[in-house]
Amino acid sequence: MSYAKGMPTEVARAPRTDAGLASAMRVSVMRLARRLRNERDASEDLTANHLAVLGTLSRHGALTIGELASLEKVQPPSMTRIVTGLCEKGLAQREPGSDDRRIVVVRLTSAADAVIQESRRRKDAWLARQLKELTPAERQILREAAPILERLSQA
Amino acid sequence: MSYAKGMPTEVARAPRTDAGLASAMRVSVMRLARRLRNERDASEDLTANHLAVLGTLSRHGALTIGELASLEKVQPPSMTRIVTGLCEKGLAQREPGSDDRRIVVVRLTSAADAVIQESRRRKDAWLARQLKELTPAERQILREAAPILERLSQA
DNA sequence: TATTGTTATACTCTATAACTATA
DNA sequence: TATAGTTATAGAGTATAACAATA
Repeated sequence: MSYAKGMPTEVARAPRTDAGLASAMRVSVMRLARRLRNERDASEDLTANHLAVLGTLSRHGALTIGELASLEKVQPPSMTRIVTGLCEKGLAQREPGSDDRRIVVVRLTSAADAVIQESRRRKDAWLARQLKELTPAERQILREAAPILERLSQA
Repeated sequence: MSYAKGMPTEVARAPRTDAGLASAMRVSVMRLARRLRNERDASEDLTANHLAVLGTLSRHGALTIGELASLEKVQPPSMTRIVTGLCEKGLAQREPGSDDRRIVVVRLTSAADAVIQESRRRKDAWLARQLKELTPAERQILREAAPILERLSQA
């Protein structure tokens, strides 16, 4: 979903009540996320799922198909497919589990590092430009808000 | 995509540099948006696109298929399909354009209002619960951050 | 001839169910 | 007998191309 520029918004001013805060946060967070997602889509050729799995493997190190499926909230057959795609692109490789040979450990290749770095750099670029337009006081508010948002997302 | 609870995060503390701020905001906003989206999916039977169109029509009033397709960033045939779904559910209705009879104006029915209200209420409920767990100071930070996030999303 | 919307068709992504292999 | 992953198949959702109606 997308919104045209200069359209009237529901979050023009700081919400005064706690009830209004939930609504204001939901609307503004969802809209900014859509904006960020669109920014990425224009510049990447990997699907959202491929990028998500790359990011997860980058943060956690090697994971099994089942662990990835659980983390990404897809079913195992879907993850099999996604991982196969990453392997075909040379960004990941399968290894049989050393103890239990039923499991498959997925590991990023060295080629993936460059892709991940570039992906993050591109996604940050648009946001960084926008942040420069803010006042130092506004940036300070966001600096304090970021860890709170993160905590909410983990709840 | 989703992340398990208690997992190490990249946004544990307030970022100190402007470069880090963009990255921290991107990660935390995208994760919170996913969390909010999942919260909705569990409680709604309408698809994301159906809800998005309902919300857009609610904000803008009646719109044509083409306008809706443009706003929602889908192709006209897809919007035809989505609108047909909404009409079958009794939430929207087609009207021929009065001047130009090629166009189709889509308008919400009165039944849609209740659905939209309920959808917003449910989505806010989870977030409102989480916000109660924060300190008053943290809520104040979010209260100031919300309009800034909204402004960024419109940029 | 151009534009708005619809229909026809194909492709992608996902899920469930059935299957293979290991434990 | 249970578990990890894969394969087979089907169901959404989307897009492009062709079409119908109107301007």
